[in-house]
Amino acid sequence: MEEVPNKCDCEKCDVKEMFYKNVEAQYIEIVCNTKIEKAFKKGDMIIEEGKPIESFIYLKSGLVKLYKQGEDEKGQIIIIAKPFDFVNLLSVFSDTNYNYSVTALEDSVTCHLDLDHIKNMIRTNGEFALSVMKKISKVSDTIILESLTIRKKNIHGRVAYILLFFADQIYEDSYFELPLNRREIAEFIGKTTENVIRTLSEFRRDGLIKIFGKSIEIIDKEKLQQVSDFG
Amino acid sequence: MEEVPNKCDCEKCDVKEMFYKNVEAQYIEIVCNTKIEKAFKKGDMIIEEGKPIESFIYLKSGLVKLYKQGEDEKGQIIIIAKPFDFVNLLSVFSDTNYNYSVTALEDSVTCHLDLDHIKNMIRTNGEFALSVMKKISKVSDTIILESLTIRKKNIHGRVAYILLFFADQIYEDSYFELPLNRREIAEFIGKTTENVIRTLSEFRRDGLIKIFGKSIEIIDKEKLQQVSDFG
DNA sequence: GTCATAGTATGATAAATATCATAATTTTAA
DNA sequence: TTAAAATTATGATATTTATCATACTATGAC
Repeated sequence: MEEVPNKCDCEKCDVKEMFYKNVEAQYIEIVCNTKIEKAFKKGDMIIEEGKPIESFIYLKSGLVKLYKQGEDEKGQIIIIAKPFDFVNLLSVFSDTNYNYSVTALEDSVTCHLDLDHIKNMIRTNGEFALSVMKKISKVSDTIILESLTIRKKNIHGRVAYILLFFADQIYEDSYFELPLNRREIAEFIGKTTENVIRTLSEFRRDGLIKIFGKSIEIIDKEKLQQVSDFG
Repeated sequence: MEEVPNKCDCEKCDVKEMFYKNVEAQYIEIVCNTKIEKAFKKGDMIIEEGKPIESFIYLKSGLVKLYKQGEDEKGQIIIIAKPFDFVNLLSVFSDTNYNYSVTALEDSVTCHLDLDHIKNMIRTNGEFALSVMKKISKVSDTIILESLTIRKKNIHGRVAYILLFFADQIYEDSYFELPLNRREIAEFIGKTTENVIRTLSEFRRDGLIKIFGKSIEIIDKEKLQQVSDFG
């Protein structure tokens, strides 16, 4: 992890947008001056379960996974977050310590804002407060509804869903490199690693996808969508 | 459903507490005067999926289930909410329509506050905004973490978990009447009705519980806890 | 009360998924 | 570069869970 020179230039930053719409210039100045950007390499841990929540973290670039590490064995992936999704929204306002971990799936840059400053801005700026609330609400909704969607599918449906998730929502390309290994996909969809691998092999045999190691090419998207919808 | 005379006397009401701590008397007055209380009978639908979100609803007494109705078949219960948990926090600030339904599991009274008033109060009162945010964050966290907890258990663990959930968190008694039928328990834990019934029968055979129709008595709580923890 | 309906219950069987074993391949580290 | 470790892969088998069939029981409508 490496600290990056400090400048508020995140073009598409939701936080900044909230700021500019709602917050006076002097506050933006304060937040800007105390903000820290950090660069993480693929595989680096950004947030560790149990550690105190000290800042308001925002993903600027890259891709991360939020997950809960099981006592002994395998973890559970809660969500894959891409830039401009908040990273640590879940417990920021309700808890003092993280109850999940966050790790970079690709090289990532995060933006760390002082939590007390953010809280002060919420206190003093109602529109900003509503914006943040909307964002929290949206993120939670997404996690809960996505989880329900996945849970009602069988393994074929779940694997198809994940492939389409990466193709449509993350990479916007029918050819992409999986940011998760097979075990992590299993942890995301709640099935075993072997059965994820088996299902991918079946999809390949059936001509739905091509597999080149970690890279996937979706060949028959319509059929894959059907498997996702009805599986 | 029946409207109840309007008075702000909800003794343990979190919202009121937020108000009194943070909001000037004249605002409380406004909210009080526009608030509507509604009484629902067991089985009544309180919120219907797809309908517009128009108010900020709070559960005053009773017990409700939040659930998603599947297209054709069985639904999925998201959470069982008891008094002083918010009812419609999930999408209030991020969506215009409900994406889940809420039904009374026991006779229940809800408190409906005008959503625009609440938003105005959030705009004009920072401490109140932070309180609401904390509450939203807490509710979402609970749903997400509980869902992860359930998902990693097998059917024995899940049924044991649910029984202990009602005994410990809802009724605080080892003897209680289940507010859900077997099908609904199945919809909550994501298993089939038959297997829920079978598992309950096994628990009875093993002397963990006694079953009297919808009533359950937990006999060997320690063992049931073990099943929940390791199952 | 009686009938229809929903809910509870249990067994038999089928299907889905997990587990165990083993090997090939890829990645990592010395 | 090479050995060790992790990942991917596949088969065989065991286990779990779902599905189907069939009663029995409780509940509500008439």
